Amino acid sequence: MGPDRGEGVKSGSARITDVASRARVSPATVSRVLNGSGEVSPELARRVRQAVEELSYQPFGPARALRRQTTSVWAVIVADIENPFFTSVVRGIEDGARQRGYRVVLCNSDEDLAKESEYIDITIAERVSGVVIAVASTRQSNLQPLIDRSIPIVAIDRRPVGYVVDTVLADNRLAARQATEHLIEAGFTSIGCITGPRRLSTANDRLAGYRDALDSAGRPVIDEYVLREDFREGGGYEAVTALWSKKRRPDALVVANNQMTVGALHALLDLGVKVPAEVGIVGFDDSPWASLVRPQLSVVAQPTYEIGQTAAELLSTATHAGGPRHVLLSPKLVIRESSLRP
Amino acid sequence: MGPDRGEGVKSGSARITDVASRARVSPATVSRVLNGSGEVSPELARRVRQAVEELSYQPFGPARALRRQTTSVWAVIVADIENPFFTSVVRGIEDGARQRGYRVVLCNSDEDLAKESEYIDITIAERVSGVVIAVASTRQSNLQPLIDRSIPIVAIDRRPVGYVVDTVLADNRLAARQATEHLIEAGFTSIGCITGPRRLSTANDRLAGYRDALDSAGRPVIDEYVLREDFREGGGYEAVTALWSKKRRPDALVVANNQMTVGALHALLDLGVKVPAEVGIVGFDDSPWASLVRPQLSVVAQPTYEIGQTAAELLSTATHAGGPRHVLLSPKLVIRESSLRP
DNA sequence: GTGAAAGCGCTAACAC
DNA sequence: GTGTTAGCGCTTTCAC
Repeated sequence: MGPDRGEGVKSGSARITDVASRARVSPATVSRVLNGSGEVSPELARRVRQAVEELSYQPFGPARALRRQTTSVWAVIVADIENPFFTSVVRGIEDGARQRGYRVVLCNSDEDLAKESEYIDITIAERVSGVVIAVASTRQSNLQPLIDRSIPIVAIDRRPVGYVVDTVLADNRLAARQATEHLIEAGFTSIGCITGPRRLSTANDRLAGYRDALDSAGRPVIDEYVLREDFREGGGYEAVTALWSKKRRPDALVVANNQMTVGALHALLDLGVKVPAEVGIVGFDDSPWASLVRPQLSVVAQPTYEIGQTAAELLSTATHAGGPRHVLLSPKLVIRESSLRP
Repeated sequence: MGPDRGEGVKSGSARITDVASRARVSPATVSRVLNGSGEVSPELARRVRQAVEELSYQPFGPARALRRQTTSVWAVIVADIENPFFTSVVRGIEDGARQRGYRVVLCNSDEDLAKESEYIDITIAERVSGVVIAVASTRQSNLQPLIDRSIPIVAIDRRPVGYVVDTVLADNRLAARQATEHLIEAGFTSIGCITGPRRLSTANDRLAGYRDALDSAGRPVIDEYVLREDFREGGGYEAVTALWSKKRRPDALVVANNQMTVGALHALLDLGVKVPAEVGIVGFDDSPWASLVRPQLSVVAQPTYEIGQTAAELLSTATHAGGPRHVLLSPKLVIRESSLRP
């Protein structure tokens, strides 16, 4: 009798040779049928498909990757998987990838350069055929290992400095400018800005847009009204607390990140500062609850899903010819109550 | 000269034989050093490590997986990556996995049985060594392919029916019961429940808990106050709209899902129904903005991160001996304003 | 303690 | 059209 290798039994995993012998063909023919490479007679193809079915055969990924020296997998490395901005972008990437026959594995660098670097190594070791990345740091993230190995890269949300890579992001500078101009038009006179750390282009671009608006309006930028904190809820809380610990305070704020906006609102609530009566607010990124808070929150929305889709498109058409492509998508100002003087 | 195979150059990828020849040892020795298998003399080990460094060598994952017939990767299949509940759970799994030397790849089934099945197939093809899954359907999700291949499974949040697998979830029945009892104590007299589709144990368990509370209090369950909708924002909106299209309306609601809660609040806003004066609300899952909305939202919070960590622990200690392990974690009622009679 | 050699499952080059 | 065969990069006997 000998050991049962699992013919007809659903346990264990069939190999291509099992399928071949059951279909009375060679492994090569099985491979041809499964991959649509080369012509195979209908009869043999039928037998192969039947055997595949009967054995519930699935090609063994690693063996295939070893032979082909590549995979149809993309890695998506995001800085914070708990940030709804990124999860929405990921949805866009995912849908774009599926349409093009790629699978996506998602990695969370947690805004940590070490973790990021680890994931980049894994990405290389696994021979993924492309990487979409929101870098942990505009200047310090190390993309060189990917570039050395010619793995196509699309950077999203944050612009890596010193690398020639495709990028897809919202026009952050314009977004912050629009937010600030709106507050100026609404009649606020001393507008502050809470932005993120210097290591993130997003934070810097938004700060620049804020300055643009003040400059154009002939308003001075008051340094003590410009704060940098972590792009986290706590950062927004800290910033407002610091601002209100002083005598001179702004009468409006541009908060350059969604999670910071939540923190800022909490701090204002705790301090008993009325929005928008005492301070006007424009936040970043729209969310389902923005119109549920009181006052309803005005925001600059980014086209998250579209950023993801565009990234997928760029990655699928990556080439070494031509310069890098930079896509800048338009933000949208959503005016609600928090930015309107009563 | 011949073609440069990349000695010292950072392009291309070095193989184990490159490292071996540079270190003047055999591939076997390199492998032993890298994997800590077998004893290697300090001198050779040093040479190997130096060569690895110089060539920035990284073992090729697929080759290793082919040889070993397994990987140190877990797949996490969640039903909705845009739901903060799941992303928070994922963080817990991820941290637990890293501590134990596993990597995690995240897949989003999008509440879709076909996508889920596709990801399960991939999971098998890639020989991941474990799966954490929030099934798309309690009864219809097909875990058999994983079980046939003896791949350890931990189900989270939703209990698959008909499979012997470890599970980790919040005590949903108790959670809903607590929410309902709280509303009863707060003086509400006709309490409705908006829950999810029958295919999700989570929806059914929460409905059961709601009924438990009414039964214990000697209150009748009014069928027309019990609605099932999709566990999405739109579902909550629809449910409230339907409820308020009738003459007889509840004076309080238990909304059995976070996203539905947002939708329900929007609908009440649109209808001009005052919370909690006209209707009391308890939602599910806490969130950073719950205390920012007006009135502040009362919720039953689930220990999300802990669910993830526990799942990682179970997966890492999975064994075929002993029955399945079922971990039920305690929910926590967070009382704010939306559930208190004015 | 170290190296030689076989072989994991698959695909592609080549022979028929 | 189809089969035979070599070999992808690694780990693991086995022999020394």
